[in-house]
Formats: sequence, C-alpha cells, structure tokens
Amino acid sequence: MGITIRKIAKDLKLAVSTVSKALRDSHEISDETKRLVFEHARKLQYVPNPYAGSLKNRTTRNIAIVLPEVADTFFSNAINGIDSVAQAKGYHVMVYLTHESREREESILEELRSGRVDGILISVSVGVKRDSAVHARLAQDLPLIFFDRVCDEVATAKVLTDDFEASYKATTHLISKGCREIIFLDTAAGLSITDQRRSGFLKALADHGIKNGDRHVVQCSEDENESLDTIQKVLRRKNKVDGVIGSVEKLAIQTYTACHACGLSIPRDVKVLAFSNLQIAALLAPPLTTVVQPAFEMGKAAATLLFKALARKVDLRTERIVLPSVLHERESTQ
Amino acid sequence: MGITIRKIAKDLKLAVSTVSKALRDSHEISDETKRLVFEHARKLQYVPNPYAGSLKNRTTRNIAIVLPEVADTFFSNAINGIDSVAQAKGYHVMVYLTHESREREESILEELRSGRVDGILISVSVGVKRDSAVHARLAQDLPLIFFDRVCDEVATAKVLTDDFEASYKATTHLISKGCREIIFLDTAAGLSITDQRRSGFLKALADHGIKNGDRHVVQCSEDENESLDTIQKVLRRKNKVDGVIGSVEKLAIQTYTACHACGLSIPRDVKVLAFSNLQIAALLAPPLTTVVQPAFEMGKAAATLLFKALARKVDLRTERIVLPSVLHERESTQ
DNA sequence: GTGAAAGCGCTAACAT
DNA sequence: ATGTTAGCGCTTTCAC
Repeated sequence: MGITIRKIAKDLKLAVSTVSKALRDSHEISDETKRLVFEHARKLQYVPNPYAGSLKNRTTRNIAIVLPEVADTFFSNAINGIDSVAQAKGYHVMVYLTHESREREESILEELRSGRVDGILISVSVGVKRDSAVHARLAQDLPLIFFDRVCDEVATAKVLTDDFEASYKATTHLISKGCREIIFLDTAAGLSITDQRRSGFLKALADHGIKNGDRHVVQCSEDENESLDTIQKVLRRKNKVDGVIGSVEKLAIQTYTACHACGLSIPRDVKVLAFSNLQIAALLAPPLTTVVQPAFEMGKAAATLLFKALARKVDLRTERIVLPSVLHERESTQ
Repeated sequence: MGITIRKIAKDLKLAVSTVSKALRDSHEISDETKRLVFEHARKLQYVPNPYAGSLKNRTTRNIAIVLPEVADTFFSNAINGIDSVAQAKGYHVMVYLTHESREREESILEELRSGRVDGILISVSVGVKRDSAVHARLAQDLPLIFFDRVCDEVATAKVLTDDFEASYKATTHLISKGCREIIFLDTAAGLSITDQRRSGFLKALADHGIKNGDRHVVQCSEDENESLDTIQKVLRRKNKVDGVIGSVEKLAIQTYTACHACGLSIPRDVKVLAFSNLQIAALLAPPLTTVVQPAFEMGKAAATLLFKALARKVDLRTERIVLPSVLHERESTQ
C-alpha cells in the first residue's frame, strides 16, 4: 500500500479534497496549508496513483506505439522521435510488437479500445488491408495516427515519406549508372510503402524506355531463408541482373549476403541500393547506397500530431504530413 | 464513453455485480445468465477498463522496461525477448529511454513508484552508482530486475552475461593472433559490464606477460565526436597499436570509422574486435569479430523472472542468472 | 442464483 | 479557505 492522499489528509487533519487541491496548487487553498501539504507529501515520498484520477477524467497519460518490430533502425529511430515528445509532455509510452502478424495487430488494437492508453501511433503490419475495419473502428474511439506504413482508406492522420518520388529518383540513379536489368525486391504482402515505392520504380523504368516493368518486380517472402533463396535465384538467372533495389532494410542485407554467396561483386557485377536507415551503411563492404527516411522526425511529427489531437487542436481525419527522404550515394552503385 | 459493465447490466435488467461475476465466469451464476451476458457483451463490443479493477487489486498488467536507448541491437533484441514473454502472459510493456542520463533515469524510476506498472526491468545508464539509493528504494516497492547493466550492490535479481570470461577469451584471441599492443576502448563512466570486461582484459594481458595493463585502457567519451577523436589519436600514436577491443557496440563502429580515416587496414595494421550484437557484423568491411551476447534470451530470462516474482514464486534478492556470450571470429582479427 | 453496497485513490461540484 | 459528498468502472463481501 503506497502513500495515498488520504494518509496525508489524516496526518495533517485535513479533508482529502483539501489535500487534493493543495497538491494541484489550487488558488482556493491558503499558502500555509499548501506548504504543509507539499512538505508532508515530500516527506512521505507521496506519488499519486495515475490510474485513480484517470478513472474520472478518462485520461491515462499513456500512449501506444504499435509496430512490426524494434530491431530495425527505422522503427527504433521513430521510437526515439516519439519518445522525445512524449517525455517532454509527461506521457508514458507503451510499445506493442506485431511481428508482421495481422491477427496479432488486430487483437492488440482490440485491447487498446479499453482505455489503457489515450492515443495510438501505428505502423501497420504486412497483410493489413487499406481499408481495415479494425483500424477504422479504433480511429472512432481513440486518436489514431499512422506513420510510414498506413491504411490509405482509413480516415485519420498519416505521417509519410515521399516514397514514390524517392523510389523514382533512386531508380533513375541506377539507370544513370548504366543499369538496365534492375530488380525491385518487393515484400510479400501489399504494404502501403512498398506499393508506392514499386510505383515510383515502374514509372522510372517506363520513363526511361524500359518495357515490361512488372517483370522486374520480385516478391520476397517474410521468411528470411526463403527470401534469401529467391534473391539468389534471381541473381543467377540468365538475363543478367545489373541492379537491385531493396524496398526495405532487411532485403538490402539479404542482397549483400546473396551477392557474397553467388560470388557477385558489388558494384561491378551488380549495383545495389536500398531503402534503409542503417547508420553503418557506410561501413559495409562495399558502402551501401541508401534511401534514408527521416525516421526520428517522422516519429516526432506523429507524436506532435497526437498531442494536438488530445488537446482537441486538430481534426485528424484531414491531417497528412509528408517528409522527404534522402538518397545517399555510396560505392554500391558507383 | 465506452461500453461499461453497468450498461450491460441495465440492458439485461441485471445487477452490475451479476454481470461482473458472469463475465469472470463465476460458478455462482447460472449458465443461462452467463450466456446472455457474454452475448450482449460481445454485441456491444465491450472491453473492460483495465484501470478500474486495477484500483482495487493493485495490479495493472503493465511492466516497464527502462534502458539507455533502443537504437542498439543488444537492447532491441532484449526488448523482443521481454515482449515475447509479456505478450504470452497478457501483460503490456512500457518503454522508458534514459539516453544515458542518470538524472532522467532517476526521475523515471521515481515516477514508477506510483503504481503505473507492476514491475520493472532495467539496464542502467552510464553514471549510476553500484549502490544507487534510488534503485534500492524502488526495489523495496516493486519487483525490479536488472539485466546486463546492473547495480551490483542493490539486492535484487540480475540477469548477466559472463563478461569477464568473454573478455578474457577475446583478449587471448587477439594475443594468439600476434597482437601485443592491444587497446581496450572503455566507456567514460563505470558501467558494471565494462568494469567486468576491462578486468577480463587486464587479467588476460597479465597472464600473457604483458605489463602495465592499465596503459592499454582508453576512456572514450559519451560524445560521439570526442570519442572518435580519442580513438584516432590513439591509433596514430608512436607505440603502434595492433589490436583494439571495443567494449560496447558504438565503439566498434567508431573504430572502423577511425581506421578508415587514418588509412589503417583492418586486420593487417590493426585487428579489431568488439562486444556487439550487430547482425550485419559479417557484412562490414572487413567482417567484424564480435562477442555476441544472448540478448533475446537475456530479455526472456529477465521477464520470466519478473513474472515469477509477480506470482510470488521467487525471492528476487537472491536471483542471479548468468548466460554465456559467444565469440564470432571473423576477418577483422585474422 | 442474484442483488445491494462498500470501496479502491482521486477529483470536482457543492456546501459551509 | 476548508469540508462533504458523489462518482469514475469494477470487484467483492455479504444479504436475500
């Protein structure tokens, strides 16, 4: 049993409400009483129970981040961005990992309708549909903000990067380096971000007179071994691949592994480029050309939006923030 | 206003208590009533408010992880391990980042005495003392478990790796490769893990007849630029350094950067080895020899211990789990 | 088998 | 300026 407001009241022979008001520095309470209360509270090391008051005013000062995984530099940096504003606002952060399971994501969201948190920031898992009913319903109950991986058709705030343009630019970069047989490594299920990236890729191919773009898109499994296998097969095929774009960080790493395994030299035999926030991209063999998303800033923007919503200062249904990503050219595409 | 138990009771013309019992599948309630209640609850999509009941039984089903940062493979993997058991137990995970600030860590812990969480898993920040009073007091109020970076003198559970032995082995490995002028890159403040690692390092030097071990220990700043600067100065000094041990992941990356900048070839001029969980160590130029900690398993072990403590099945004051780390030899020390 | 009532810690409307 | 009271959503005696 921790120290409660009631204990302080009893010790000081005051009413609970008086103590409550004193602690909240209400103007109705005399300075002398406040002083006494504060002092005693400090002496007893009183810490208010956050969930008691929360029952009344329906606010927990907790927010949730729902995401596929933490062992990914984009997500861990986004968490940092979110945390930076949450800490500043005195909010607490709950983290939920879906491990790319739609079912798990849905049951987590279902649970979150309970009032455990005041709002939610989410980057959806593979397999979640653009018009997911679960997400839409949640957005009715609580402030919900998508970042990076979104459900386009759910009417709530989204924080994104310019995936289409960045991918178009990246593809153009490869073409300018002489690549013609470029492969776009896609994720298995339709992720909003990879959809955009694929579109940008296809558009760039078309604009540069490369036909049959679809032939250049390769679906990779969520399973690491399968995916690695797929990539190796592609690299070994007759129509010699001379460029690879990894649509997500994991695929970049697998491409490197696959090239090593196939005895292909990067960038001589094949140029490689990936969407990735790996800080050590520059230390890889060879240094990897990356499209870097402003992960920290995206987290920060998403959290800022959430707090605005909690303060009823914004209508989330119409919010949409697009931040630019940056192409870092390195040896892997030289 | 979400759906409450009261609403269900009113709709069904039952008492709140009856509904409450029915939902908890109490034997005092008739099957028929239970059926009605469950059905109606499902129809209204009732989700119980977790903090209402929590007020009574003083349990939130929330646990906290307090750690220096997420953008570190050790920590993100540890989070995965913790999350895996928390999800299985139906618990929720709150994440607190200290960013290596003792003050921040202390104020977070202070806040956590409020009852926001049922227990805490922590890896302490740089600068926290072995006998930190704040940590000791918290351990009185709540189940507290240290993992990796601990306060030795605070009497509560600890989950560790065999840092001394692993470092001894790693140092011996470098010596066996012909290194004599080996540098141990230490963190600025006394971290339990780097203390152990340094001791193992010094013991190995002594055992192999290398005198004045202390001369081989270099303190690195928390500031990245300063630290990089220090490393470069060391690499350039007259007594040619032929081996480097990074005591934490960040220092390994900085060593690579520094070697590039100084035009030193790894492993020809200098062999490098680091305590690191980087998955892509094998893809670096050259592949980095690492001492890998079982991060996931440590998180899992720590969380498992916490849940045992919550079930009053263990006395945390005497618990101490030591898991082995593994030396992965790669080209950087060949 | 069902219901009434008290209470968890705190806030807020309403006395005094 | 301080106190009384009711109530947030739920659980848990204790009656009926």
